[in-house]
Amino acid sequence: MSDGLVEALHADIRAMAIDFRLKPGERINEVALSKRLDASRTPLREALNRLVAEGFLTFESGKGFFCRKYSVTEVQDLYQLRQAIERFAAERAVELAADAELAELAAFLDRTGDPAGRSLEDLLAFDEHFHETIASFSQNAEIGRTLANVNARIRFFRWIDLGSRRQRTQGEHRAILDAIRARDKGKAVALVDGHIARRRDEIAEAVKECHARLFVEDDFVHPAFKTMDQACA
Amino acid sequence: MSDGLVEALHADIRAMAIDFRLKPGERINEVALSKRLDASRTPLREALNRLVAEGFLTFESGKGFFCRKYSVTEVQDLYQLRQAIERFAAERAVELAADAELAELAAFLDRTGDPAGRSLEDLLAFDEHFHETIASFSQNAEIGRTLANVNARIRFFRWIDLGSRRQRTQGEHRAILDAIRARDKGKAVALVDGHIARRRDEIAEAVKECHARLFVEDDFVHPAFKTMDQACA
DNA sequence: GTATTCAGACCTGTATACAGAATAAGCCGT
DNA sequence: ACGGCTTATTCTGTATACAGGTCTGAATAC
Repeated sequence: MSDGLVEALHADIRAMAIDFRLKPGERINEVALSKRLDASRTPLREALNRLVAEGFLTFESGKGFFCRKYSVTEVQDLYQLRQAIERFAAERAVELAADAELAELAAFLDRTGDPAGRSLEDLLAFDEHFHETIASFSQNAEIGRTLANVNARIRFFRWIDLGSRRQRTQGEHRAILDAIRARDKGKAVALVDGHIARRRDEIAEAVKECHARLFVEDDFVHPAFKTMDQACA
Repeated sequence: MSDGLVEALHADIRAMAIDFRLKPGERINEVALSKRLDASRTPLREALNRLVAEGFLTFESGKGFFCRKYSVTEVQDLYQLRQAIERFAAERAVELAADAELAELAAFLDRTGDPAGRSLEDLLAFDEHFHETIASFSQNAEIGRTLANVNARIRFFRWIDLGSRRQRTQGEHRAILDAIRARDKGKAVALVDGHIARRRDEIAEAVKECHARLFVEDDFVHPAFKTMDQACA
């Protein structure tokens, strides 16, 4: 019996939902997708059901599965949830992170800080790694799990957003880390807040741009998002 | 074609996981459960997969589905995640909640405040309703969805915990609401923090008591948790 | 030209069958 | 009596079949 087929399908389809190879609102044809992924509909549907529970897809009884459509409000909701979680994580990091761990993260920023010559995909991987490392300092698996889920769901919008923030990002990360190293809880939280919060019009712009790329641009190549280890190379 | 069978199964099994009719760590026999719920294994497994993604169950390839086992740390993690979310929601409620909405919530507290003669299940429903109403003031669906999930997963422990907090709860709720009505953000957040935070030994006590009820007490009757409308009656 | 209806194709929802792994039971040797 | 091995049983993982919705599109009426 093949080991972990549902998990593999889940990972594949999740990636497709994240980079919108499955277009927002698009219906998923189970037979076609199962052929493409070389499995039958039974494990495929199990994976799809997981993705519904995780918020990547929607399901309508009798109609089937659809890639989730994101309104400006929904993207904003996710940014805010991220803000709520990271605020808490920053506070906990101030209390719990070891000096050595923080020094290592500082070295990481030194290593990856210069945005020159980096692809957006690399920069995004570095960015998420920074934030998820801080989240890991909270020593709370649920915080990490939830943050990873939220980050994945807004990854495409952040990828667009990052274009106009390349310069600011590094400095802000450095400032956040310095505040944590100085064990200054209030400052750390305030900096995280300022770093993550987006005005509604900024989000609206990203969503508009997203739609333009996906539905107007006719030869759009989907970004190849990377995990940290893939980006290091 | 019956409409929404997977959703129905999901709701049923979710309820079983919440009140631990499925014991922590227990393996789920798919054939037996599918007979009991009068469906075949296919939709049953789809529902189980959703519950895995939501954190109620675990899955081991080749072994099957298991009800999730909660360590003290894991319960604490969930309490903290709840704290992170409710802090944020309280801030937003201060900014966004209409006076009329807040007055209505105050009336609710008046109506349900006296713990005398109420079952623990009713009090817990009232309690969650209060918190989820405040979360709804944040006008953020993801906040609401995530909070509902976290609350469900720690419901059993809160049910145990509530026994020793009957008296404090009402007053603390009242104070939180007053702070929001006074549009005092700092005070509201501080009060929410104090209301939700638990010391590790308090959580350890609840987990211990939970195990005692489930595995030692031989004729334990599982609580019949209620939604708000069921509790009103 | 536009709206409507009906037929056909397509697709989903669920049950069931079957292969193979995991677990339990039985047996034997010590 | 107890531990290890072998066998039998149980249960999971996946494919497939089929019943009934749902959607598409052509033909018809206006």
